[in-house]
Amino acid sequence: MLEAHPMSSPSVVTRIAPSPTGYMHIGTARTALFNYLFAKRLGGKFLIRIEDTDRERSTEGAVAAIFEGMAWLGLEADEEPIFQHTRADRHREVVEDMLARGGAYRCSMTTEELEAERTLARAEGRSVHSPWRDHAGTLPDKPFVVRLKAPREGQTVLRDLVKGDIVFENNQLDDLILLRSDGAPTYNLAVVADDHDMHVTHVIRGDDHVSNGARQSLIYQALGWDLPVFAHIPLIHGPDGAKLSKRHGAQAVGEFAEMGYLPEAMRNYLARLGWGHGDDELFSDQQAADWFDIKDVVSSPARLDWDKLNFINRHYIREAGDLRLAGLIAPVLQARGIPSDGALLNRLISVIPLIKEGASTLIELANLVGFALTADDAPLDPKTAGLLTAEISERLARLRDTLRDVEDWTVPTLEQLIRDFAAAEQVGIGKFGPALRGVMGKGSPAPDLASTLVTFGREGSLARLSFALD
RNA sequence: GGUCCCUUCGUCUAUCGGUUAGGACGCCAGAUUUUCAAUCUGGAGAGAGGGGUUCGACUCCCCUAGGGACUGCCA
Repeated sequence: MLEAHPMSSPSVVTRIAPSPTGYMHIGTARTALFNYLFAKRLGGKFLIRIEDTDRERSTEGAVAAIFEGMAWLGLEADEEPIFQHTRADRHREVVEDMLARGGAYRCSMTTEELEAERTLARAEGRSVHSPWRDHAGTLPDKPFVVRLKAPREGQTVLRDLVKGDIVFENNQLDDLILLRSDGAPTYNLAVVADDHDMHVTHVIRGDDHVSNGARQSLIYQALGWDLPVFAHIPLIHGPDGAKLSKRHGAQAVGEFAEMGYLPEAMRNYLARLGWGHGDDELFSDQQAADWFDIKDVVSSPARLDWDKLNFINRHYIREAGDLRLAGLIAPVLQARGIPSDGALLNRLISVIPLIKEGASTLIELANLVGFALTADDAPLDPKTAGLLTAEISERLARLRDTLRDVEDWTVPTLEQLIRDFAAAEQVGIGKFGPALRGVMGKGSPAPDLASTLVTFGREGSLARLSFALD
């Protein structure tokens, strides 16, 4: 549990409001993290709302992906999630209120009329106008939408914690649709109503929403509601600077998990992407929560850098307990056909400390552990077989004889023994080390020789030598 | 096209009118060395361009260029 900042103000409420249309984007994850950290820092609440007003596009699978992603990242909401579509009645009620106040109107433009007006407005450099805006009499018996009656003069200033004041000319903002012709609420209306009802105080979201910030401000005004504080954070781009997409390797939270990144590494990396606390690069969740401040969020978009992510992940793999790591890579190994039983886990726990320093991801860790999972009588790889010249085979046979008498089968003892053996043979370790490693690990990358021998134990090591030499 | 946002080493960033422009990742070199890594030491590497304001600009203003977002009865 993260401790609240001493200067906590219990009134702070933030939220993450993803739309379930496929998977959970890594940018959404970062936005969630910023909202989470900001709330924790100020002792406030962090909420989640699923923006599923588009019933056509929302799927259960996508909703599940969001919850899984959030859970994996360890970003727990302080209250039960809200599903926006369940609040449609309230949204309509809000629109009725706006209609009653004269802040909205019914518009019966046809698609064709709208299309024509749109091209005209574009040519004239103004927003779309509806002839129904000032329509006095009763509406014809035609389908209608409800539009916001937005001011056409003056300016709307969006006070943004990241970007400062952003000024919009009202004549550029159109009468956005609040209620569709089927009576369903639209995004901008639903967001305002829900944020208000959820008592959201700080709207921290991607800066693809800045113009929505202006539009939503107008809705707040029409409703006579207080505005939340807005903070629009820059998006995450791919390594080439373009919007992050499939071709950059990954964009869904689940993909990062599959690639073997640790959630704490993702949190650290994501926090550092667009936010900083001096020169601090590696920090704990508690430190992030203690330090996080929107004023330190940068205003330019950041690019995803796999090298740095790998570096940070390597750090956290080193920090992670061996038991936990064994549990995490067991399924990976299992998917490769290696039975995940107690024996495997035990073997993993003894091998992981030997090789974990070299792994940037859990996948790499699983690869590095491979040498220890081969059978004593597994065939030698061609490269190792090639190393076993008559001379080297004879030398390894002599080494085997020496090894037979070792009682203290530990790394220091074996290290010394190998050195002594090389000296006795009057050769460098390089003259037999690679072959020995190949014989032991069957060609898979293995750690230093002594550690490798310890991994297999005396019996196992001798068995492998005999298998190769006899 | 229009509106809005952004621009410091390759990348993430520090600086918030006066610094030899700092750190991290990556890169290069050296050390280590029984593979691959890892590790240690050292090094190269930046204020998009042009105008202002100022005693003094990376920092403030304007223009240009480049990048991005929005411009839906999607969210």
